[in-house]
Amino acid sequence: MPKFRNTVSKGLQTHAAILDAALKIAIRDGLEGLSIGMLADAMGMSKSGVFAHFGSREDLQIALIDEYARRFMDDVFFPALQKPRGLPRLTAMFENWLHRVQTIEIPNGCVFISGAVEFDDREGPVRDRMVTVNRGWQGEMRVAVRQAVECGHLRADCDPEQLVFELYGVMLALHHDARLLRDVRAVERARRAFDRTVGYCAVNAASARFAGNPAATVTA
Amino acid sequence: MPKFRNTVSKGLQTHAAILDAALKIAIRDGLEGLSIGMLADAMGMSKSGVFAHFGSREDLQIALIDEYARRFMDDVFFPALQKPRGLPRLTAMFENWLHRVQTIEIPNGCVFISGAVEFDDREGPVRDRMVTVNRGWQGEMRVAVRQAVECGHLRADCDPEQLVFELYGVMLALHHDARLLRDVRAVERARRAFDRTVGYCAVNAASARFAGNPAATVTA
DNA sequence: TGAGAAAAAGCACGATCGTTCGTGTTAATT
DNA sequence: AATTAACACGAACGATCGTGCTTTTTCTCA
Repeated sequence: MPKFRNTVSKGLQTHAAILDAALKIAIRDGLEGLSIGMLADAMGMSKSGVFAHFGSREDLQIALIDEYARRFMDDVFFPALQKPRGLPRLTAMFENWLHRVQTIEIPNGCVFISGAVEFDDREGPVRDRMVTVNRGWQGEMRVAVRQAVECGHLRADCDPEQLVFELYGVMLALHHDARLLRDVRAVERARRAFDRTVGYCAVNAASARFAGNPAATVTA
Repeated sequence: MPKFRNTVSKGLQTHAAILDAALKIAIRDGLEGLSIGMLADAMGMSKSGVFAHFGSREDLQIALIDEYARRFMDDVFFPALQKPRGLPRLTAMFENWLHRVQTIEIPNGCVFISGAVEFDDREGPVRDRMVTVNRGWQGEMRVAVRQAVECGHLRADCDPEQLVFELYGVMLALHHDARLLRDVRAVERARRAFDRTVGYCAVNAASARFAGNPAATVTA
């Protein structure tokens, strides 16, 4: 009569296994494209058996968002904290992100992006969670930019929100060109875009692999 | 016995009306979110009546992509052709785009973006059409950039594909932040991003409303 | 090992999906 | 005005959707 689970019970295991299988599907077909029927097939379980683990489809979607966000942060954000504050950490975040996009998201998809498009004009808790995790990640990036300013790596008048906006756009364009248009050069363009965008704000341009633009000698 | 329609027959009228109503739905719910049932309800028609106008759901989706692309180009691309070649035309294209995004796409949605996410890992004619119209628009932008180089407005070593990549990213970020995060400052950030991105390649920086970055004085 | 809870299956439900078919109604052409 | 093609409808198809119930199996701990 296990009223309190003091060990990793069978239920929690399958719960995690379902979440894992569901992520694979949701990453490809989106959160709305995922159905409990196909999830049950993928798990070799009955629909009701799968369903019982989540109170509703909505709760499953929310759980998926959380799980995806956790993995994303584990791959991209937390490892970057090893790097010293400022530009090194910001660059590491971008490189980790780029690596994850190349190895995982381009071949499979990205819940952040597909979810954003699916739920951007729909009300409800799923959308709210989507917004929350997105704000969380963008917030961490802004912090990294702000630290880079404090460290003297980026210019004092650098607007963190503007920079994060542009970096996020670079990643969105990368996803778009690499996945829809299947352009293999998208990754290299994203890297160049990062260098240019960050280099624009850099105090010492060379510190951000700034490619250099002689014509950018402007005093206006 | 109208074998050849020499006038605007009833069928063509409703065909256009259905397309119009379908576009409203597809813009909000995506091409996959659009169902013939809800479309019939919106039209006050029967499902089969609506369905008969398009051989299949796929054909309807393709027709929607074409119709959306036509309107997009009418709003954004063709009016810009009035402007002289080079930076003025390129800037006009961006401003027209921005205007359309503000007035239409942010409140309602964008088929290019939602469709790209929905069909980026699905094979078939719908995806193919999506790719085609997207390549078409990006191609026109590249042409505009190339002309700006030829006119001497942009530097000779400016890579059109790189610039278009970054500009597209700006628009994707704008959609993301404005629609998902409901950030009203996204539009102004997009404009700043355009100025910075294009200004980076500009021969005369001021000609692109370049905001100026003293630290960008780099000769590397 | 046996009591009892937890997990999974089984079954069914109302809805909606895209699609087909046959039949009537409307509109355009002779 | 008669004819004929175009148009729209209603019904129904098999599938699948998410979600409840009830029953059976499986696991857990005393």
